[in-house]
Amino acid sequence: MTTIKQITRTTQLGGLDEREAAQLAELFRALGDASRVRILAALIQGEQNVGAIAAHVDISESAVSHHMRGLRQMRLVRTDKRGREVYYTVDDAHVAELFQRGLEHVRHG
Amino acid sequence: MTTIKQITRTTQLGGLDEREAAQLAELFRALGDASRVRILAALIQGEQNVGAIAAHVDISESAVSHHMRGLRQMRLVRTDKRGREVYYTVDDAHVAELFQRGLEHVRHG
DNA sequence: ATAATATCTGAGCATATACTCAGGTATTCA
DNA sequence: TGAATACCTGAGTATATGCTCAGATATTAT
Repeated sequence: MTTIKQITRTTQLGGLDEREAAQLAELFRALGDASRVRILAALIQGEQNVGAIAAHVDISESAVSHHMRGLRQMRLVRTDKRGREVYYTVDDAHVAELFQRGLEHVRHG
Repeated sequence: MTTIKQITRTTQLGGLDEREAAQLAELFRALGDASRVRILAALIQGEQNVGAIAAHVDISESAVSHHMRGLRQMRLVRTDKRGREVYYTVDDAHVAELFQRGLEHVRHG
């Protein structure tokens, strides 16, 4: 079955220009690392500071910090500095949606 | 130091275990390249053979072939060989959904 | 003030990636 | 058969990526 919604969506996607393709690739690339996936999965549960994230994902705080810069630049997370700690949260509901769609593919693939 | 608690907590990750995190990352990485994004955007509109894809994305047929191998392995595309041509289609409706969610983020981010 | 804590940053290194090039395989047609 | 076409493959190369390490910055505590 093909719905109007699907046709509309397909049409939009077909009209992807080069700039948007590059941006979309950049977004997916930001999600294309196991450490960052685990960081974001953790943040979906609730905000955490760098130390907590590092403990959770079991990589150094420096490595976390490097990852967070990229995620911030992609507007996937946002910061809330309280005292000397920096709390991160997912910036956007789309992140959880992307994860859900991705998991559906992975689990049914 | 890695404790049992960390391992346990890490394993849960809100329903996302380490193996799934790695698979999810692998999936997103497969989408994390502008050429592949454009290839998939083209295929969402309908099947195309390698030559047509190469012309559309403006990279060599060899480069396309290399990309298609990865996309096939990720089960993002499917092949239909007719004569000496190989027609590719997107394997899964989730691909278009992922693109749509990604675009929403990129356009509204 | 100094010390301690939390995070960030840049350099360096090992590995991964995307492409080109040359050649290989499979299929069609003269 | 042989040539032409369509696609695939492996090697090589330039660039990108993820991590560690050492140290910088910012904030809090003594």
